[in-house]
Amino acid sequence: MDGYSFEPKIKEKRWKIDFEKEMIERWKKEDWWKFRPDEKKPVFVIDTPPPYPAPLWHVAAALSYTFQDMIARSRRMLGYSVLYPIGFDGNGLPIEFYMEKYLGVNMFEHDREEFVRLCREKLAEWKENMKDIMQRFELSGDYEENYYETDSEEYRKLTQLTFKILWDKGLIYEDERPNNWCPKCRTTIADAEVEYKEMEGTLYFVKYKVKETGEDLIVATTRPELLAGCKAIIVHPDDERYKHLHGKTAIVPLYNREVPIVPHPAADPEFGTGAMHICSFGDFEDVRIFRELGLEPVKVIDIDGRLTKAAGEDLAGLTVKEARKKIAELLREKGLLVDEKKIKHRVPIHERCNTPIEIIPMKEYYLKQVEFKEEMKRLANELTFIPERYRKNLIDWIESVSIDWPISRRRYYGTEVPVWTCKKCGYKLVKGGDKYWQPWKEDPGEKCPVCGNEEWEGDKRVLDTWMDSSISVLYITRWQRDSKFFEKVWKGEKLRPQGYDIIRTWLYYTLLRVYQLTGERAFDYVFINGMGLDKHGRKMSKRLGNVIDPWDIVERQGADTLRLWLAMEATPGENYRINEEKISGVKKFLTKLWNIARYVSMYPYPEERPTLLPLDHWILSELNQLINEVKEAYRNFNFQAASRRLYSFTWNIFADHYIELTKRRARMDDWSEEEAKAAWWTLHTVLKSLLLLFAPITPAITDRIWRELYGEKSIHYEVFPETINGVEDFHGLTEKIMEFDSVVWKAKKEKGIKFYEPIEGIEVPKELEPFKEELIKAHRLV
RNA sequence: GGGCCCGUGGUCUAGCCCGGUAUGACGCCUCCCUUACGAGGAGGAGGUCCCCGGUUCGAAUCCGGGCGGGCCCACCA
Repeated sequence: MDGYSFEPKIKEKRWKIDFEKEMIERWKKEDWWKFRPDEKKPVFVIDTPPPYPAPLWHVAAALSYTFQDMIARSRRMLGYSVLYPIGFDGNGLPIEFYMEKYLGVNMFEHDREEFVRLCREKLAEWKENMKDIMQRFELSGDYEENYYETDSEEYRKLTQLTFKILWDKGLIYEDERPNNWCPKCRTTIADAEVEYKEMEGTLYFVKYKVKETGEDLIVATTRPELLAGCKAIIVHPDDERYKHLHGKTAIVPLYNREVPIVPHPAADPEFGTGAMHICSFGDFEDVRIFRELGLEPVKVIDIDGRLTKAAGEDLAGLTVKEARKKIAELLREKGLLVDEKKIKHRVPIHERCNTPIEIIPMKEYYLKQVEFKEEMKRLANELTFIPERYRKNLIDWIESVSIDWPISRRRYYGTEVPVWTCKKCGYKLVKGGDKYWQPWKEDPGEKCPVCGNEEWEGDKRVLDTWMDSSISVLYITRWQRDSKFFEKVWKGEKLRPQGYDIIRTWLYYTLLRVYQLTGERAFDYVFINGMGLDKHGRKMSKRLGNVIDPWDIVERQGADTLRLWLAMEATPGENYRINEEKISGVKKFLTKLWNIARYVSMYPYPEERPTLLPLDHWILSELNQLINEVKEAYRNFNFQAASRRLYSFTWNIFADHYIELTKRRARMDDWSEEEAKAAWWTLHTVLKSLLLLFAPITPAITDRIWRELYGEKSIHYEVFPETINGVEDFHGLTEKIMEFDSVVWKAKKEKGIKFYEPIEGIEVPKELEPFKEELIKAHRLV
């Protein structure tokens, strides 16, 4: 063997999870993941969802972020400069809820300054922990120069600037109108934050009297506690039962108020008794009819979800639930409750806290959105959705928008509404852009431009958190902050990865806001990931006890394994089940890849390309095919196709056939050194390409092998390989070769001959003529 | 009430747009301790392609209806 020892350069017999951790530490010191705009390269922007900090990150969330990472890595290797910032969204209710529970206080009874400070401290702690998990999952985002927090001064300053710009454009206005109100959070919320939940309820049949005729009129309602707010009774115009009552007067039980009986198509003759009372406010139908009939609403429920004095002494101060029980008793005592039926109905709840919402008129700021519906639909149609079917989801939501977006919230931990009202003349002073303003504790430091007064009432409210997060793409591209950077980056391709659950909020609001601020479409692509479920297809929840700790699973399985499993298993937009048995199965592949590299590492990599033999041409033509297909799959964000194709090529073609067939040649058994070199060169060329193609999916193992064999620097500085030139195309013969190998191996097995021993009586088929010599020597056919 | 998506061996999945009785993986069974890998190799069993009907020489694939699962929208008081 003339001076060749064939000792594997890779010593370890298998891939270890510890190697992964070493690699992560090395990456932290490098800069391949940094955004370095380069004139020659196209820019690709990934507007990653800034996660809400939490003590323990949900494993399914961590996995959906690895999809984004695969996008970032594959785009880099396709030759883009990729802006992939890591951010956190700390604004909003969850931290406030947490802090209330932690301190055992009601937020509104606590010092605002201190409360906000405590929230900020706790969030900072969680953010650090989450950054660690992100890095452990090998997310190659920018944790430094382009890192951001939506609750930072810098970010909130930008949010306030957008408020000012839109205010000046006349797109934001203040108005008092009935709105969704969460009594628990004591704030107005938008339609997008309302969910409907099927709940058991009671349908009460309440007896009204008709003033003119003295007859009873029975009305069915699920909300008897709103009786004090009843201002009309409607019946369907064609309902024969009630035609004689049109224009007559009903008397509200208990309250003895007179209300008109009006024919109106909104009443469904099939439901209850066909007569429906209109109260302020049971639902938005009530609101509409109040407006239509010019009725004056009564405020029956206050901001804490308790009944007001208007409801009478017996009910005032009670919660809605208590009041409902109480009024039912009162009605029952007086014989005014004719019947009660259990029904299932859909109740609107606040998605953040599951509290049934009330409809209460409050003065709030609104952002115009109704008049943008057509434009929004146009933008929705211009986007590329992955997968396509979610476009409809967005369009459905846009079509359902019927009122403007209430954007002010009566909470503490959020971006302050940057408005002061002149105490003398009522002028609204709006600031923004110069600094981060906190009107609840700060003076604007200027005189009223209208009346010259210096006394201001600072607004105490904050903005809906979606007002912040809907400009993330503008923030990361440094709009209004660094025009040179913005110009360069904004014209690049932009992608929004996210879950389908926030299409109507984050995606919709972003399109709306970016359009209002810049006149442009926020993105080119929307990539929708599915949700991770447990192995039985159920959502993970504390209640079911099926929550997987991300640290736990990543330490047990390794991030590369999880990533490869995810790529192979999960279809974009479809939910997937996290099944550890399957994950362990995928783990074997990494061992296989490692050992292929270990085997190849026994041979030197000739610098010059030697004269290749037919089997070398064959595997290289298969490789060329693979390179084209995998790059195309990456271009289409199809990680499933990319990973599966790579997996099967590596294992079923390269390892099982090419390597087996060239083992004797590589060791120069029956072959010359020149011919061996051809095999060495081919082995390395294929391995090198495989490492590059696998790098976005399994970044650690590929980088480790790469550095041991091919370079000082990380594989992640590289781009995907080009196809190999000067290769005779034999890829059509792959099936034949594999079949022939099987025949030989089977025959040897049947005769009890070892694979490396000679066998008699097998002919190489005609189609495989080009490979005849190699096949004969490889299988030792005599 | 309206709309959308999904339903392929134990589990997951390709194919469906452009019809010819099914792809791959995990798991399972049998055999083989062969010089990169026993976390290996060779071979094998296992499927009414949710159901019913239609179109067709022929349907997982096209059409109609149903069942099951998921999602979105809508005021059922």
